[in-house]
Amino acid sequence: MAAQERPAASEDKDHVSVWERLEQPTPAPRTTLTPLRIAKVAVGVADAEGLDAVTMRRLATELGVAPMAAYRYVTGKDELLELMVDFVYAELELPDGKEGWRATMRSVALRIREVLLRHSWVTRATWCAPTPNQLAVPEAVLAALDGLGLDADTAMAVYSTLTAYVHGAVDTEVGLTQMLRVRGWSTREEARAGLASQMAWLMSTGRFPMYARYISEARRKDDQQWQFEAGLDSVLDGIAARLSI
Amino acid sequence: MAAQERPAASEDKDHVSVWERLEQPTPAPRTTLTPLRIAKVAVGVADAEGLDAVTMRRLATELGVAPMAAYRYVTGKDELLELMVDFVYAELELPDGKEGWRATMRSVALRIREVLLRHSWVTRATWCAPTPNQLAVPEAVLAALDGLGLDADTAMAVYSTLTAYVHGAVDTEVGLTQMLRVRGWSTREEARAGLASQMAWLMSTGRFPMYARYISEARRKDDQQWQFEAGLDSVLDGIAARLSI
DNA sequence: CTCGGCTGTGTACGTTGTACGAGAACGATA
DNA sequence: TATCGTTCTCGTACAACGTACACAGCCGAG
Repeated sequence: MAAQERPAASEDKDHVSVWERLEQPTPAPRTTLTPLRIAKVAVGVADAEGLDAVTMRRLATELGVAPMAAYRYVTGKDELLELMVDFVYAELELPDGKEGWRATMRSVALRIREVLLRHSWVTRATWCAPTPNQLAVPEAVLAALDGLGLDADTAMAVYSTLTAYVHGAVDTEVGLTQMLRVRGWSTREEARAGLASQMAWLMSTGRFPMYARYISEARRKDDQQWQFEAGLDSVLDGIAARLSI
Repeated sequence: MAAQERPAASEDKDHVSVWERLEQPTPAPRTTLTPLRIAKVAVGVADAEGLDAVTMRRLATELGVAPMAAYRYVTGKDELLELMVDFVYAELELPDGKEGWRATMRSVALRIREVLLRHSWVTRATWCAPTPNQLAVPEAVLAALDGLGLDADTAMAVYSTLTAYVHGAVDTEVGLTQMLRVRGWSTREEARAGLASQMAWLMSTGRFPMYARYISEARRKDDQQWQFEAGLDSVLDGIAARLSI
C-alpha cells in the first residue's frame, strides 16, 4: 500500500499565505509585475477562454514577460487560482444590512450568483481556501443576523445553508452551460436538439418514467433566474420557519 | 538531431532477445478490459490517492496494460470521468418512496452525502453531464412528489433546490478536508493549529469582527453531520411551507 | 487454411507545471 | 565613481501528461 503519498509542495509551519505577503508593500521599486496585475490578467484570460486557457506560459505571454517571471509573486499555480478567486470576489458589492436579515440574505445570494455567472470558472476553481474577499460574505450575513438572538452555531448554520444552496445552484447552472459549450452547441436551438437526442436514448430505456414526464411537461425549464429565486425563497422560508424569525 | 540509430540488442537493459520473446507467444488472454473494470480501477485510484493520481498512464499500469489500451473503450479522459461518476452513483441506494415525500427526500439527501464523502473527488469531477445512475436521483425524488398536485415546474424546482443544497454543502465539506490534506495537516489538532494561525492573520486585520466573534463562540464547528442536517431540515421546512404540503 | 476485424502495443508529439542557475538592475557603501 | 550584495527576471531543461497513429496478435467466419 503506497499509503501516504504527498502530491503537494513542501510547506510547513512557516507557510505564509499570499494575503500576508500582499500586505508588505512591494519591496520592489522596479516591478513591472504585481500580484494584482497578475490576477487581473489571469481573470481576463479565464473569462474569455475558460480556466484551461490559464497557463503559466500563457499568462506570461499576456503579461509580456518570461514564463517563470510570475513565480516571484506566486508559489505555484494553486496560489494563482486563489488570487484569481479573490480578485473576482472583490467585485462583489455587499448590502449594508440595514434592510433586515431576509432582504440582506436574499440580495447577497443574488449578487453572488451574478458574480459567479460572470466568471463561470470560479465555481470550479474554488477548493475552499477562504480568501479575504470571500470572508466578506459571511461577515455581511452574520452582521445581518446579529441581534436576532441566535446562538453562534445556529447563525453559522444559517450562513452555511445559504451559501451551500447558492453554490450548488450556480454550480449546476454553470455546469449546464459549460456542457453545452463543450459539446459545441452554441445556439439555444442546437442545444435543445443535441440534448434532446442524447436524452432520448436514456428515456427510451424506460428507467426514468417520472423524469421523462416532468421534463416534457415543464415549461420554465430554461428560466434559470426563476428556478434560482424559487429555490432561494424556499430556503429563506425554511430558515425563517425554523428559527421563527 | 542526427544519429538516432537503434543500439544493439545487448545494449538494452533487461532486454529479452527476439527469439526468446518469440517463444512465449501469449501473455495476453482475450478482452482483459471492459469499461466497467476500467471505471472500477480508476475509482479505486481516485479514492486512495485523489483525482490527480488518476492518469491514463497510471490507469494502464494498474490494469496491467499499455498506456493507450483504455482508449479502445473510452474516447478520452473526460469520458473516463463520466464512467467513474456513474460507477460511484451506482452504489447509491434509493428509498422506494413509500414513506412520504419528506422522509424520502431527507434520506436521499443523506445517502447522497454519504456516497459523495466516500468518494470525495466526485464533487470536483462532475461537470453536470447526466449519467444514467445520476438520473435515478431525480426519478426517485419526483416519484416521491408525485400525486401531491404540484405542477411539473414546481416539482422540478423542488428537486433542484434539494440537490443544489446537498451538492453545495458536501462540496464545501469536502473542500475543507481537502484543504487540510493539501496543507499537510493530518490530525485534527494539527489542522486546528494550522488553520488557526492562518485565520489569526486574517482576523487581525479587523475586517471581520462578526466572523471572528462567531467563530470563537461556535461549539459545533466541527460537527459536520449536525450542520448538514440542520441545513437540510431548513430546506425541507422551506419547501413544505412554500408548497403548503 | 485464409482472412477481415477486434483488441491491445509501441512510439512519438506537443503541452503542461516548475526546478535551477545565470544574468541584469538597483541601493548602499567606499 | 567603482564595487558589492540583494533582488528581480530570464532561459533552459525536465518529467509527466493526454492522445494521435500505425502496427501486431488473436478470434471466428468463409
